[in-house]
Amino acid sequence: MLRLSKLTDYAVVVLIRLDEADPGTAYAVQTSPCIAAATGVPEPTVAKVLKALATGNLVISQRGARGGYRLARHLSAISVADVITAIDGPIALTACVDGATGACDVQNLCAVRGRWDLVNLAIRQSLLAISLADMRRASVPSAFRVPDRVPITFAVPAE
Amino acid sequence: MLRLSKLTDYAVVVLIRLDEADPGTAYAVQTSPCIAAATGVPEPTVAKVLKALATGNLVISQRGARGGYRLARHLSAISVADVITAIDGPIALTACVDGATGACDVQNLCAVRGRWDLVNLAIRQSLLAISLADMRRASVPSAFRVPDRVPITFAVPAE
DNA sequence: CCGAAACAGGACCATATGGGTCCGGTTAGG
DNA sequence: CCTAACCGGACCCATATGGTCCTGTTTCGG
Repeated sequence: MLRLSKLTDYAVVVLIRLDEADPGTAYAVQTSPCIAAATGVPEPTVAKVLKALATGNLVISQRGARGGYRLARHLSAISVADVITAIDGPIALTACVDGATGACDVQNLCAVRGRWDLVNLAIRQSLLAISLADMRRASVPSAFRVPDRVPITFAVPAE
Repeated sequence: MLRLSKLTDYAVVVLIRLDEADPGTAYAVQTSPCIAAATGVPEPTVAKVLKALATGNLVISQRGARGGYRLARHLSAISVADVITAIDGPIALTACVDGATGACDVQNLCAVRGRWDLVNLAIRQSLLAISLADMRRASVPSAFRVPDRVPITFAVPAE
Protein backbone atom coordinates (compact mmCIF):
# COMPACT_ATOMS: atom_id res chain seq x y z
CA MET A 1 0.00 0.00 0.00
CA LEU A 2 2.96 2.29 0.19
CA ARG A 3 1.65 3.41 3.50
CA LEU A 4 2.29 6.80 4.88
CA SER A 5 2.02 7.18 8.63
CA LYS A 6 -1.15 8.66 9.97
CA LEU A 7 0.91 11.14 11.91
CA THR A 8 2.00 12.70 8.68
CA ASP A 9 -1.58 13.15 7.66
CA TYR A 10 -2.27 14.85 10.96
CA ALA A 11 0.75 17.03 10.44
CA VAL A 12 -0.70 18.36 7.22
CA VAL A 13 -4.00 19.05 8.92
CA VAL A 14 -2.27 20.87 11.71
CA LEU A 15 -0.09 22.92 9.42
CA ILE A 16 -3.00 24.00 7.30
CA ARG A 17 -4.93 24.86 10.41
CA LEU A 18 -1.99 26.92 11.58
CA ASP A 19 -2.22 28.94 8.42
CA GLU A 20 -5.97 29.28 8.43
CA ALA A 21 -5.94 31.05 11.75
CA ASP A 22 -4.13 33.95 10.23
CA PRO A 23 -3.96 33.44 6.48
CA GLY A 24 -0.91 34.70 4.72
CA THR A 25 1.00 36.19 7.57
CA ALA A 26 1.99 32.91 9.19
CA TYR A 27 2.78 34.60 12.44
CA ALA A 28 -0.23 33.70 14.53
CA VAL A 29 0.64 31.75 17.65
CA GLN A 30 -1.70 28.92 18.53
CA THR A 31 -1.61 26.43 21.39
CA SER A 32 -1.86 22.70 20.84
CA PRO A 33 -5.14 22.37 22.76
CA CYS A 34 -6.60 25.02 20.53
CA ILE A 35 -5.47 23.25 17.39
CA ALA A 36 -6.68 19.93 18.72
CA ALA A 37 -10.13 21.39 19.30
CA ALA A 38 -10.22 22.90 15.85
CA THR A 39 -9.09 19.82 13.98
CA GLY A 40 -10.60 17.03 16.03
CA VAL A 41 -7.24 15.33 16.42
CA PRO A 42 -6.52 14.14 19.99
CA GLU A 43 -4.56 16.72 21.89
CA PRO A 44 -1.53 14.61 22.91
CA THR A 45 -1.16 13.56 19.31
CA VAL A 46 -1.27 17.14 18.16
CA ALA A 47 1.42 17.97 20.65
CA LYS A 48 3.54 15.13 19.40
CA VAL A 49 3.15 16.18 15.81
CA LEU A 50 3.93 19.79 16.61
CA LYS A 51 7.07 18.79 18.42
CA ALA A 52 8.28 16.82 15.43
CA LEU A 53 7.46 19.70 13.15
CA ALA A 54 9.34 22.06 15.42
CA THR A 55 12.50 19.97 15.30
CA GLY A 56 12.07 19.84 11.56
CA ASN A 57 11.97 23.64 11.47
CA LEU A 58 8.56 23.75 9.89
CA VAL A 59 6.95 25.48 12.83
CA ILE A 60 8.41 27.73 15.49
CA SER A 61 7.59 27.23 19.12
CA GLN A 62 7.04 29.98 21.64
CA ARG A 63 7.54 28.71 25.15
CA GLY A 64 6.05 29.90 28.38
CA ALA A 65 2.66 31.34 29.16
CA ARG A 66 0.83 32.65 26.11
CA GLY A 67 3.15 30.53 24.05
CA GLY A 68 2.24 28.24 21.20
CA TYR A 69 3.26 27.43 17.67
CA ARG A 70 3.37 29.35 14.44
CA LEU A 71 4.42 28.52 10.91
CA ALA A 72 8.09 28.95 10.18
CA ARG A 73 7.31 29.91 6.61
CA HIS A 74 4.41 30.14 4.26
CA LEU A 75 2.53 27.02 3.23
CA SER A 76 3.62 27.40 -0.35
CA ALA A 77 7.21 27.09 0.83
CA ILE A 78 6.59 23.82 2.64
CA SER A 79 6.62 20.72 0.49
CA VAL A 80 5.04 17.40 1.23
CA ALA A 81 8.53 15.98 1.31
CA ASP A 82 9.39 18.39 4.13
CA VAL A 83 6.49 17.18 6.22
CA ILE A 84 7.17 13.51 5.63
CA THR A 85 10.83 13.97 6.39
CA ALA A 86 10.02 15.78 9.62
CA ILE A 87 7.57 13.15 10.81
CA ASP A 88 8.72 9.88 9.34
CA GLY A 89 12.37 10.54 8.74
CA PRO A 90 14.24 10.38 5.46
CA ILE A 91 12.20 9.36 2.47
CA ALA A 92 13.26 5.92 1.36
CA LEU A 93 11.16 3.01 0.32
CA THR A 94 13.32 0.21 1.59
CA ALA A 95 15.12 -0.62 4.77
CA CYS A 96 18.46 -1.28 3.14
CA VAL A 97 18.86 2.19 1.68
CA ASP A 98 22.17 2.85 3.24
CA GLY A 99 24.25 0.06 4.65
CA ALA A 100 22.22 0.61 7.78
CA THR A 101 22.08 -1.64 10.81
CA GLY A 102 24.01 -4.61 9.55
CA ALA A 103 21.75 -4.71 6.53
CA CYS A 104 20.09 -7.85 5.30
CA ASP A 105 21.58 -11.27 5.89
CA VAL A 106 21.56 -12.16 2.23
CA GLN A 107 23.24 -9.03 1.01
CA ASN A 108 25.82 -10.99 -0.90
CA LEU A 109 23.34 -12.76 -3.10
CA CYS A 110 21.11 -9.73 -3.01
CA ALA A 111 21.20 -8.36 -6.52
CA VAL A 112 19.13 -5.55 -5.12
CA ARG A 113 21.83 -3.34 -3.77
CA GLY A 114 21.17 0.20 -4.81
CA ARG A 115 18.36 -0.90 -6.97
CA TRP A 116 15.68 1.24 -5.42
CA ASP A 117 17.80 4.35 -5.62
CA LEU A 118 16.22 5.80 -8.69
CA VAL A 119 12.79 4.93 -7.42
CA ASN A 120 13.48 6.76 -4.19
CA LEU A 121 14.81 9.65 -6.16
CA ALA A 122 11.77 9.84 -8.38
CA ILE A 123 9.44 9.81 -5.42
CA ARG A 124 11.37 12.42 -3.52
CA GLN A 125 11.12 14.75 -6.44
CA SER A 126 7.42 14.18 -6.87
CA LEU A 127 6.90 14.98 -3.23
CA LEU A 128 9.18 17.95 -3.40
CA ALA A 129 7.14 19.47 -6.18
CA ILE A 130 3.93 19.55 -4.17
CA SER A 131 3.52 22.24 -1.55
CA LEU A 132 1.03 22.36 1.28
CA ALA A 133 -0.60 25.26 -0.48
CA ASP A 134 -1.27 22.88 -3.37
CA MET A 135 -2.71 20.32 -1.00
CA ARG A 136 -4.96 22.81 0.65
CA ARG A 137 -6.22 23.85 -2.72
CA ALA A 138 -7.00 20.20 -3.45
CA SER A 139 -9.01 19.84 -0.29
CA VAL A 140 -11.65 22.34 -1.25
CA PRO A 141 -14.92 20.97 -2.63
CA SER A 142 -14.50 19.16 -5.91
CA ALA A 143 -16.31 21.84 -7.84
CA PHE A 144 -13.34 24.10 -7.32
CA ARG A 145 -10.71 21.59 -8.21
CA VAL A 146 -8.75 21.97 -11.34
CA PRO A 147 -9.68 19.03 -13.53
CA ASP A 148 -6.14 18.24 -14.51
CA ARG A 149 -6.23 14.68 -13.32
CA VAL A 150 -4.02 12.83 -15.68
CA PRO A 151 -5.69 9.50 -16.41
CA ILE A 152 -3.94 6.49 -14.94
CA THR A 153 -2.99 4.14 -17.69
CA PHE A 154 -2.01 1.01 -15.83
CA ALA A 155 -4.70 -1.46 -14.94
CA VAL A 156 -5.35 -1.77 -11.25
CA PRO A 157 -5.96 -5.43 -10.43
CA ALA A 158 -9.16 -6.34 -8.66
CA GLU A 159 -7.44 -5.53 -5.35
CA MET B 1 9.71 6.49 6.14
CA LEU B 2 7.24 5.91 3.38
CA ARG B 3 7.80 2.27 3.90
CA LEU B 4 7.47 -0.23 1.17
CA SER B 5 6.91 -3.82 2.24
CA LYS B 6 9.85 -6.14 2.13
CA LEU B 7 7.78 -8.53 0.07
CA THR B 8 7.82 -6.05 -2.76
CA ASP B 9 11.56 -5.92 -2.63
CA TYR B 10 11.68 -9.68 -2.81
CA ALA B 11 9.29 -9.59 -5.71
CA VAL B 12 11.70 -7.49 -7.69
CA VAL B 13 14.54 -9.82 -6.88
CA VAL B 14 12.49 -12.80 -7.95
CA LEU B 15 11.32 -11.20 -11.16
CA ILE B 16 14.81 -10.21 -12.16
CA ARG B 17 16.02 -13.68 -11.34
CA LEU B 18 13.26 -15.07 -13.52
CA ASP B 19 14.60 -13.08 -16.40
CA GLU B 20 18.24 -13.84 -15.75
CA ALA B 21 17.67 -17.55 -16.18
CA ASP B 22 16.81 -17.00 -19.78
CA PRO B 23 17.52 -13.40 -20.68
CA GLY B 24 15.29 -11.81 -23.20
CA THR B 25 13.00 -14.64 -24.03
CA ALA B 26 11.12 -14.60 -20.73
CA TYR B 27 9.79 -18.07 -21.29
CA ALA B 28 11.97 -20.13 -18.99
CA VAL B 29 10.03 -22.04 -16.36
CA GLN B 30 11.55 -22.09 -12.89
CA THR B 31 10.36 -23.64 -9.66
CA SER B 32 10.12 -21.67 -6.45
CA PRO B 33 12.72 -23.81 -4.63
CA CYS B 34 15.10 -23.14 -7.46
CA ILE B 35 14.51 -19.39 -7.28
CA ALA B 36 14.79 -19.45 -3.51
CA ALA B 37 18.18 -21.11 -3.75
CA ALA B 38 19.37 -18.65 -6.33
CA THR B 39 18.25 -15.53 -4.51
CA GLY B 40 18.72 -16.50 -0.88
CA VAL B 41 15.14 -15.61 -0.05
CA PRO B 42 13.34 -18.20 2.13
CA GLU B 43 11.44 -20.63 -0.01
CA PRO B 44 7.94 -20.19 1.46
CA THR B 45 8.31 -16.48 1.05
CA VAL B 46 9.29 -16.90 -2.56
CA ALA B 47 6.22 -19.04 -3.09
CA LYS B 48 4.06 -16.39 -1.49
CA VAL B 49 5.51 -13.67 -3.63
CA LEU B 50 5.16 -15.73 -6.77
CA LYS B 51 1.52 -16.40 -5.98
CA ALA B 52 0.82 -12.74 -5.61
CA LEU B 53 2.65 -11.98 -8.82
CA ALA B 54 0.65 -14.66 -10.60
CA THR B 55 -2.66 -13.16 -9.54
CA GLY B 56 -1.32 -9.83 -10.67
CA ASN B 57 -0.58 -11.31 -14.08
CA LEU B 58 3.09 -10.50 -13.90
CA VAL B 59 4.17 -14.13 -14.00
CA ILE B 60 2.47 -17.19 -15.43
CA SER B 61 2.29 -20.41 -13.48
CA GLN B 62 2.60 -23.85 -14.95
CA ARG B 63 1.01 -26.43 -12.71
CA GLY B 64 1.80 -30.09 -12.25
CA ALA B 65 5.04 -31.96 -12.47
CA ARG B 66 7.79 -30.01 -14.20
CA GLY B 67 5.79 -26.90 -13.59
CA GLY B 68 7.04 -23.57 -12.36
CA TYR B 69 6.79 -19.89 -13.10
CA ARG B 70 7.82 -17.74 -15.99
CA LEU B 71 7.57 -14.05 -16.77
CA ALA B 72 4.32 -12.96 -18.34
CA ARG B 73 6.11 -10.26 -20.31
CA HIS B 74 9.52 -8.72 -20.63
CA LEU B 75 11.05 -6.86 -17.73
CA SER B 76 10.97 -3.61 -19.61
CA ALA B 77 7.20 -3.94 -19.82
CA ILE B 78 6.79 -4.34 -16.07
CA SER B 79 6.79 -1.16 -14.04
CA VAL B 80 7.56 -0.74 -10.38
CA ALA B 81 3.98 0.32 -9.98
CA ASP B 82 2.85 -3.04 -11.33
CA VAL B 83 4.88 -4.91 -8.77
CA ILE B 84 3.79 -2.77 -5.87
CA THR B 85 0.18 -3.04 -6.91
CA ALA B 86 0.44 -6.81 -7.18
CA ILE B 87 2.04 -7.24 -3.78
CA ASP B 88 0.78 -4.42 -1.65
CA GLY B 89 -2.45 -3.52 -3.35
CA PRO B 90 -3.43 -0.20 -4.87
CA ILE B 91 -0.91 2.57 -4.49
CA ALA B 92 -2.22 5.12 -2.06
CA LEU B 93 -0.45 6.87 0.75
CA THR B 94 -3.28 7.20 3.20
CA ALA B 95 -5.93 4.97 4.64
CA CYS B 96 -8.82 7.24 3.83
CA VAL B 97 -8.27 7.26 0.10
CA ASP B 98 -11.71 6.14 -0.75
CA GLY B 99 -14.47 6.40 1.78
CA ALA B 100 -13.25 3.00 2.90
CA THR B 101 -14.24 1.19 6.08
CA GLY B 102 -16.25 3.84 7.81
CA ALA B 103 -13.34 6.20 7.33
CA CYS B 104 -11.98 8.30 10.12
CA ASP B 105 -14.12 9.43 13.01
CA VAL B 106 -13.34 13.05 12.46
CA GLN B 107 -14.10 13.18 8.79
CA ASN B 108 -16.40 16.11 9.23
CA LEU B 109 -13.79 18.38 10.66
CA CYS B 110 -11.18 16.69 8.56
CA ALA B 111 -10.14 19.29 6.03
CA VAL B 112 -8.08 16.53 4.53
CA ARG B 113 -10.66 14.91 2.35
CA GLY B 114 -9.18 14.25 -1.04
CA ARG B 115 -6.15 16.18 -0.12
CA TRP B 116 -3.63 13.46 -0.84
CA ASP B 117 -5.09 12.77 -4.24
CA LEU B 118 -2.57 14.68 -6.23
CA VAL B 119 0.25 13.32 -4.15
CA ASN B 120 -0.90 9.79 -4.84
CA LEU B 121 -1.20 10.64 -8.48
CA ALA B 122 2.29 12.05 -8.67
CA ILE B 123 3.77 9.00 -7.01
CA ARG B 124 1.89 6.58 -9.20
CA GLN B 125 3.25 8.25 -12.27
CA SER B 126 6.78 8.24 -10.97
CA LEU B 127 6.51 4.56 -10.27
CA LEU B 128 4.88 3.88 -13.58
CA ALA B 129 7.77 5.44 -15.41
CA ILE B 130 10.33 3.06 -13.96
CA SER B 131 10.52 -0.46 -15.36
CA LEU B 132 12.20 -3.46 -13.85
CA ALA B 133 14.68 -3.32 -16.67
CA ASP B 134 15.65 0.14 -15.38
CA MET B 135 16.01 -1.20 -11.88
CA ARG B 136 18.16 -4.08 -12.97
CA ARG B 137 20.39 -1.66 -14.76
CA ALA B 138 20.71 0.31 -11.54
CA SER B 139 21.75 -2.75 -9.56
CA VAL B 140 24.96 -3.36 -11.44
CA PRO B 141 28.17 -2.13 -9.84
CA SER B 142 28.33 1.61 -9.50
CA ALA B 143 31.02 1.94 -12.13
CA PHE B 144 28.47 1.02 -14.75
CA ARG B 145 25.75 3.29 -13.50
CA VAL B 146 24.78 6.31 -15.47
CA PRO B 147 25.71 9.31 -13.35
CA ASP B 148 22.46 11.11 -13.90
CA ARG B 149 21.61 11.45 -10.25
CA VAL B 150 19.77 14.67 -9.96
CA PRO B 151 20.98 16.39 -6.80
CA ILE B 152 18.41 16.61 -4.06
CA THR B 153 17.83 20.21 -3.21
CA PHE B 154 15.91 20.02 -0.01
CA ALA B 155 17.79 19.85 3.23
CA VAL B 156 17.43 16.56 5.03
CA PRO B 157 17.10 17.31 8.77
CA ALA B 158 19.58 15.69 11.09
CA GLU B 159 17.33 12.60 11.18
C1' DC C 1 8.42 37.33 43.71
C1' DC C 2 5.48 33.65 42.85
C1' DG C 3 2.21 30.93 40.30
C1' DA C 4 0.18 29.40 36.13
C1' DA C 5 0.44 28.25 31.32
C1' DA C 6 2.54 25.99 27.74
C1' DC C 7 6.35 23.59 25.35
C1' DA C 8 10.21 19.81 25.74
C1' DG C 9 11.42 15.32 25.93
C1' DG C 10 11.32 11.43 27.67
C1' DA C 11 9.19 6.54 28.84
C1' DC C 12 5.48 3.60 28.24
C1' DC C 13 1.78 0.34 26.45
C1' DA C 14 -1.76 -1.63 23.17
C1' DT C 15 -2.63 -2.78 18.89
C1' DA C 16 -2.25 -3.94 14.01
C1' DT C 17 0.19 -4.95 10.22
C1' DG C 18 3.47 -7.45 7.84
C1' DG C 19 6.72 -11.37 7.62
C1' DG C 20 7.02 -15.97 7.67
C1' DT C 21 5.31 -21.01 8.11
C1' DC C 22 2.49 -24.88 7.25
C1' DC C 23 -1.06 -27.93 5.48
C1' DG C 24 -4.55 -30.08 2.55
C1' DG C 25 -6.15 -29.99 -2.27
C1' DT C 26 -5.55 -30.13 -7.26
C1' DT C 27 -3.26 -30.54 -11.59
C1' DA C 28 -0.11 -32.53 -14.83
C1' DG C 29 3.84 -35.84 -16.08
C1' DG C 30 6.12 -40.20 -16.15
C1' DC D 1 -1.11 -44.85 -10.68
C1' DC D 2 2.07 -42.22 -8.32
C1' DT D 3 4.91 -38.31 -7.80
C1' DA D 4 6.16 -33.45 -8.44
C1' DA D 5 4.80 -28.95 -8.21
C1' DC D 6 1.50 -25.16 -7.87
C1' DC D 7 -2.92 -23.35 -5.37
C1' DG D 8 -5.04 -21.21 -1.72
C1' DG D 9 -6.17 -21.16 2.40
C1' DA D 10 -5.36 -20.61 7.70
C1' DC D 11 -2.18 -19.57 11.14
C1' DC D 12 1.38 -17.47 14.46
C1' DC D 13 4.79 -14.31 15.93
C1' DA D 14 7.73 -10.03 15.89
C1' DT D 15 7.98 -5.50 15.04
C1' DA D 16 6.71 -0.80 15.08
C1' DT D 17 3.20 2.43 14.77
C1' DG D 18 -0.26 5.14 17.11
C1' DG D 19 -1.46 6.94 21.15
C1' DT D 20 -1.03 8.33 26.22
C1' DC D 21 1.13 10.17 30.19
C1' DC D 22 4.54 12.25 33.30
C1' DT D 23 8.14 15.21 34.68
C1' DG D 24 11.04 19.12 33.66
C1' DT D 25 11.85 23.99 31.98
C1' DT D 26 10.65 28.32 30.28
C1' DT D 27 8.11 32.60 30.21
C1' DC D 28 4.31 35.70 31.10
C1' DG D 29 1.18 37.89 34.28
C1' DG D 30 -0.43 39.18 38.69
